Amino acid sequence: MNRTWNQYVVKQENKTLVLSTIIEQTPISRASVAQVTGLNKGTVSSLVSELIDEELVEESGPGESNGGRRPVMLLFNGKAGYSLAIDLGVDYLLGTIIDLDGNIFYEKKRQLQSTDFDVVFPFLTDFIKHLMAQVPKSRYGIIGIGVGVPAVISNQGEILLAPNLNWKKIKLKEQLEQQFNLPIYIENEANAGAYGEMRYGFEQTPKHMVYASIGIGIGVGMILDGQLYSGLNGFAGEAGHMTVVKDGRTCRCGNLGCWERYASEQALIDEAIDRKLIEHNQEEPFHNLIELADQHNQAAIDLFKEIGTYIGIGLTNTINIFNPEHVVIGNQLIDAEQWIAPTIEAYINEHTIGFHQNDLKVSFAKLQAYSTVLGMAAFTIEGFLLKQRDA
Amino acid sequence: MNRTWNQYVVKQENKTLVLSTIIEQTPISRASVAQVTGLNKGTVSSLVSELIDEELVEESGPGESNGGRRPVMLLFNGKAGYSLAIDLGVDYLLGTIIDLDGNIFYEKKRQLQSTDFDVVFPFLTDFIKHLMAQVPKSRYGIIGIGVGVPAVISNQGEILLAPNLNWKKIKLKEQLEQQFNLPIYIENEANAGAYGEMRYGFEQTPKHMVYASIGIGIGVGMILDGQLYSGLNGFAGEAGHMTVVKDGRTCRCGNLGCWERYASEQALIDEAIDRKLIEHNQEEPFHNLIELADQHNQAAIDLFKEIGTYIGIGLTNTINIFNPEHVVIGNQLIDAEQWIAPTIEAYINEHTIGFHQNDLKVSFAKLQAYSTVLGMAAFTIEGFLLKQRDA
DNA sequence: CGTTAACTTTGTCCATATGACAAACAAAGT
DNA sequence: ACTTTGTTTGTCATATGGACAAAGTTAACG
Repeated sequence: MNRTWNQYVVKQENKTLVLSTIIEQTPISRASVAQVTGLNKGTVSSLVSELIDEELVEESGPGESNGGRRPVMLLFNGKAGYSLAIDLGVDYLLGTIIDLDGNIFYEKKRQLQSTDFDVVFPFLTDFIKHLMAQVPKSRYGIIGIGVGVPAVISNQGEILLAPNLNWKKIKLKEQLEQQFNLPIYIENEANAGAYGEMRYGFEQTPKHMVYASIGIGIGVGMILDGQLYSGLNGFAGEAGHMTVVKDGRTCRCGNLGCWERYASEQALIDEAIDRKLIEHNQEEPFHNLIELADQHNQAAIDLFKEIGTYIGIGLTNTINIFNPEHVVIGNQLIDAEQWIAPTIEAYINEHTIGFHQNDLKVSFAKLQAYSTVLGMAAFTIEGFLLKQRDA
Repeated sequence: MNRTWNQYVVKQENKTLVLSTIIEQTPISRASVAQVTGLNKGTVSSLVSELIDEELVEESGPGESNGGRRPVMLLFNGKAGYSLAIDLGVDYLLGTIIDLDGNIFYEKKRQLQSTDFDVVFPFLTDFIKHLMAQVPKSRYGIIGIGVGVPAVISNQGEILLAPNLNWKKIKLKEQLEQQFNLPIYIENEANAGAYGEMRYGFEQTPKHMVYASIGIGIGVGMILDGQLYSGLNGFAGEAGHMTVVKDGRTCRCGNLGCWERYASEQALIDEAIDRKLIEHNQEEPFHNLIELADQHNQAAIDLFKEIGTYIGIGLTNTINIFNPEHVVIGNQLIDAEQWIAPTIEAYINEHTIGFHQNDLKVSFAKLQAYSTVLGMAAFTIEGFLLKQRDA
């Protein structure tokens, strides 16, 4: 059964159009909404009054006159509900409460002692209960829970494989749905980061964006035509396993010469140990390396440059394939920005095909450590607004 | 100004829904269309009668009864108009007249003696005039001209760079529009091939498909979510220039170790000359190599295997990034299918991350030499039907 | 400087048109 | 007598355009 178009759909679409206009351009008057959207003034009026009934939109005081009657300004009510967004890392949980505007209302980080799922899961549900207790009263309360995981996740929300956590085939979504009667969203950490950066990291939302999450491994989130692209089964973006060196180093994926064996935090640390820059089993090896570079240790600086070059190789490949507007680098590695950024930029400028360079911008994650949680929040918020519309 | 939804849009959308249902499932009755689309019987009836007025749909005789009144079968009228689709190669022009059903009504190939644009352009317009003379009478006549070019083409239809033709910044679309008062479509040859294969090469239209056009160079056309993805400026898909061997062979793009320096027809020929399998300046070196392999020449067979491995490397990279449903290999290299296919398949099976393999299919272009023209025809046909709808 | 009239902008209300839908109905079969 | 197909008719939801009221601004005039 295909989707048919009738008057109800028309209304739904127009209502979301009005709402998203208000969200994007808040504060805005009814008259401006009509002009921006192209809808009739009367139509806007009636849709807005419904949105006000639903407490998704509020009237603030009158605005500046434009040579006539003063407009009544409309605001999106970001406090109508809250999303719980969690970044599940290899050794930590970052939990946040985020309002509909994308503001972080509350945050808390807890360390994980084990990656064993039977230990992590109760810890996670306990953490969620803690977060739920902190959510302020509001019309819609908690609108959903989103969890970003460093894992390959199917379109159905099942964790297929999380190599760094040693998880396999875990139905996290189902399990959380059973515990909490709320909409649950599970996504790959890089995809969530990409979405977060697109939604909240730019003045002008980019149409095509590639987000490279470089941590222990490398994952890539792709925004194409303003939407997250996740492939046939939901596991696109395993760019970390593209071959950049034929017959190169073995990778845990079974392949040889994978990008993430040359350009990830893990690759950096492995090389640093090999070159005796740091000790085996040292704590915080990554930040120690940054410190070394800060202290003008040439070997450390050179190592960062090498890693930067490899990052550049992989990014250049994706740029040549995608012709994106923006390339954003996120996750752990942003802490070493000053030591790798110049190399990456130089490599890309020298090696991408000429046309790409005009409009291409390469930058580091503006949301820093919050890319993932904000992305997960955006997923839950959009799901909520869609459900709201259909009701 | 955003797109607003009103009753007119609803009608347009429903009308295209009805039409595409008829196209896809022809012959089909009004009642079945209603059931398949979910639209009301009356709605379908009135929309169909408009489509019949526009001669896009015809009634054929009565069909088989299903236990009641016999249905009137509806057919899409593929002869309501014709598209001129041209494959502009490095040394040939393949011109076709294609009806709205995607059937090739007429075809003609002409060799090009020079790649100089000032020579090619008059030759092309002359060729188009010849084709126009062969088009049969029909309600809508020639609905548009589509030209597939091995070049980087902007979203505005300008040829930015065609390395193998030695063209740069040529406004082919504008020039053809001036000569012929018809809708003109210019696209990259790989993009057109991808589109053609998606539309006419499958029983079930794939959602996500990667088409690798492997000829002198390598271009990649991507179908994501059923649509051609062309990137911010229209020049996505330059995957031929991804680095597969760090510090490898120099490429004409200025980079080192590009995929197409190892996996293209040109790479094959260069290697063959190096290994003295064929002479320099020989005619048809590619097909001579195939003949050598056919004659059990082990060196030639090994060379094909090597090239196959490199093709596998690049395809594996794209698979890991895109998680597509299908990978299709097209252009010249399909002639060597029997000598490279096993190697490519073996490499992919061994090296893509496990999840991809379940639903992934790798095949060679079913439309063979017609992928590009059929893709260009599909572009013009879809453009025509859209314009028809809006009228 | 104050007053007033003319014009503008904003937002609501109402009549109208459109197109989908449901149901009744006719036609043509099993 | 029942089923399936296709048309017709009346109803309903919703966007639209224009009229209108409310609340300003601008500029001319005394």
